[in-house]
Amino acid sequence: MNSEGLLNKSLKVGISSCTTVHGLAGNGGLHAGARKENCEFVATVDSHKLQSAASTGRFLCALFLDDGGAVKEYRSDDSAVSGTVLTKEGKEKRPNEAPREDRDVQERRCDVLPRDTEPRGQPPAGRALHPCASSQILVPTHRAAKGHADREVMAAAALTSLSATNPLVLPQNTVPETTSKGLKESLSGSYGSTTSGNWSWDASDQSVPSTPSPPLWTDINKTSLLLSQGDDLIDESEITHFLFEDPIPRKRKNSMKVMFKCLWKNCETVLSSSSGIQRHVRTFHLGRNGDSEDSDGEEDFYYSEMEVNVDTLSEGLSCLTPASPTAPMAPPTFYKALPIFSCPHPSQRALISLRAELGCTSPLSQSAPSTLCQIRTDHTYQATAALSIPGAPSAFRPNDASASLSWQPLRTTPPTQICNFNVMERRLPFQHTTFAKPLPPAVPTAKPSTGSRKSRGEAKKCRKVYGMEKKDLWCTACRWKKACQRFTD
DNA sequence: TATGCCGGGAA
DNA sequence: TTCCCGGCATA
Repeated sequence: MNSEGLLNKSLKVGISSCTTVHGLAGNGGLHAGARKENCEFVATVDSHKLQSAASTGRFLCALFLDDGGAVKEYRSDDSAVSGTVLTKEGKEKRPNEAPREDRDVQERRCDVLPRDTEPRGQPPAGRALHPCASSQILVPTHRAAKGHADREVMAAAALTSLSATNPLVLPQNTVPETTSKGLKESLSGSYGSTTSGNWSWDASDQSVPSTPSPPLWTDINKTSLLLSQGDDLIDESEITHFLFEDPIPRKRKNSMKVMFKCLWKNCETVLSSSSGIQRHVRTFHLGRNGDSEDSDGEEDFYYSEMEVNVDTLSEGLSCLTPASPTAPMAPPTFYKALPIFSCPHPSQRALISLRAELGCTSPLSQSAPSTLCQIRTDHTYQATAALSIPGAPSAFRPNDASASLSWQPLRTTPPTQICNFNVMERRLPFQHTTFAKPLPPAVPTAKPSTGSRKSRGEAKKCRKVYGMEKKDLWCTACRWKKACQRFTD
């Protein structure tokens, strides 16, 4: 049956979830119909909201129609048929139904999220990737009437087809082997097994779209579960935006990315996720287990959040790349290593160290001349006289309220080439987010301009000095609406 | 609202 | 390369 046709209808879908369903309130696209012990609910999914629902719900299991026509439930950790099997009559069979006590234990286990500290390949035998995934979906017999069973099959097919349309975000190991062959083929090859710490794709793989789709399935599962733990693992504003379909805050092209810098002495590690930096602090500095179950929040004091201008940073990185003058400029590996800029992957804990990328301890501490910090614009209209600042920071000081500086790397680059590294840093109080409201502004303190645009200087410009009447007296830059080169700051 | 100026297009 | 301007950010 055509899946798109299915999507145009309002489907009643049986979805299992092992924990409280987040994001349902206010979502509008997913209406809980029945729910029992946080373990299952029946939802009505509007097709156009299905993706939104997928972003909030826990699609820990899906229903598939096997060869024999029976509906089977698969979980992300399901090898094949360990889940509930529904008969055509709507009754459920539990091949290995555990006693009620055991189920309670398993449900309680759902509160503990499995950390993906292990490689994301095939899980070891006997160990599921998601132990909290429901293996005992409770399907009330009264709703599984004969007529409804087919509709559930349709719903399951719709969900399956949706997942198939996002091959990038569906790891292989979440697909049961008995899933339809086409689905399997669509998934294979486009998502190789990766480790938890490195999220990247093969650039030669043509099947990977250049603009990754929003995360679904297990990514969303992880996201929701992580949030339910109150673990500040991801950019919550992104989640809020993603869940409520807020318009993306309009920014200029030079977008900022929040990075997390370890404040431990002599540690210059900069990671892209708070969870990563927390784990880094725990593991390397506090000497604790990398998992956060035993965390008391102490690691929050050892890292800070900072905003990194992605564009200018990438330029800086590309400048720092030891490329030969004849060789073509290599594309900035920053994007390759940090796909978060285009597709946030919250649970990946992208432990990307800029230090590793640069092959040095710190891009600023070693690349920036210690006594000459040139602050100047790269605009050709502006005066190019370098301004030498005595006492310029010899190393990146993360506790500075803000730092907007440029440096000229000591390498054989044309003198006009400026590596502009714009870093603004702010310390956020630890926040927990509810889905009811969008995030308030992170810090009401004076936030530096979020781009490479300079803040307005004190000096009067040609317009002010001469006025509109004497525009011919303006400098050419002012006449051209460029940065004034006569009255520089 | 005025100003500064970035980014981009046209010549 | 020069010139111009739309549009955004900021005061």
